[in-house]
Amino acid sequence: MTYHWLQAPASQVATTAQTLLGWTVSANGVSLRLTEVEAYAGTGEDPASHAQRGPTPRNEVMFGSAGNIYLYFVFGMHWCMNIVCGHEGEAAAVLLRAGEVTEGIEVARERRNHAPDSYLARGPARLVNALGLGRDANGTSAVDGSGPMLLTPPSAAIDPALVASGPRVGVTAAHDIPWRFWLVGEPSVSPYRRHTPRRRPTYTVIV
DNA sequence: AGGGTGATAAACT
DNA sequence: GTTTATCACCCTA
Repeated sequence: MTYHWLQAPASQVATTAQTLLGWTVSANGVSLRLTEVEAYAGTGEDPASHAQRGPTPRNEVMFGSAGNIYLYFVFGMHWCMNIVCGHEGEAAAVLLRAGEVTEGIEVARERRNHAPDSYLARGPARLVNALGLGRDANGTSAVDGSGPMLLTPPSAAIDPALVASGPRVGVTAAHDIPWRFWLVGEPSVSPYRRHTPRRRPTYTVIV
């Protein structure tokens, strides 16, 4: 299965991101309905994008086929997942930030150490955790059934009036670009936090 | 409700 | 050597 809208040009990734709201992702016995996403554009187009400076070993998946999964490792312990968008050779992706668990909630609770239900997939790393995904899934397809995850459409179209937007979470660059999209009123949507610059550890030499 | 902080590793300058 | 598309936990209210 291919979804033509996923292959819209990288410059339209914000629209693609909004389209993904309400879709279901299923992997390893857990399904969840996407409630919050963020768009990231390609080389030279988006200072906050991993692809801003061109291809590297980490981001090469972003330049591949739309519908593939780009997983990256952050802060030494977390995985975050994107759906690759745009034409082959362009880099654009949608970060999956939050979802509502619709199937396999017992499995998800187990994987998430029995956190409250609204926290099972609230935040990109928690979402990946709930789905039981990791390094192995990087570069696999989320649309043709050949990989561990499958993306499926909602039964009814999402009401555009329920879609809100704002600045992306945790990014230091491009605060003025409102490319975070979420469904209004969903308990699983992570609250916006301004990026707090981490005070780097300083040491005073005691004489 | 919200702010501060430690954990911990790869990518990048 | 510095930064990072985060989370859990602990603190003050």
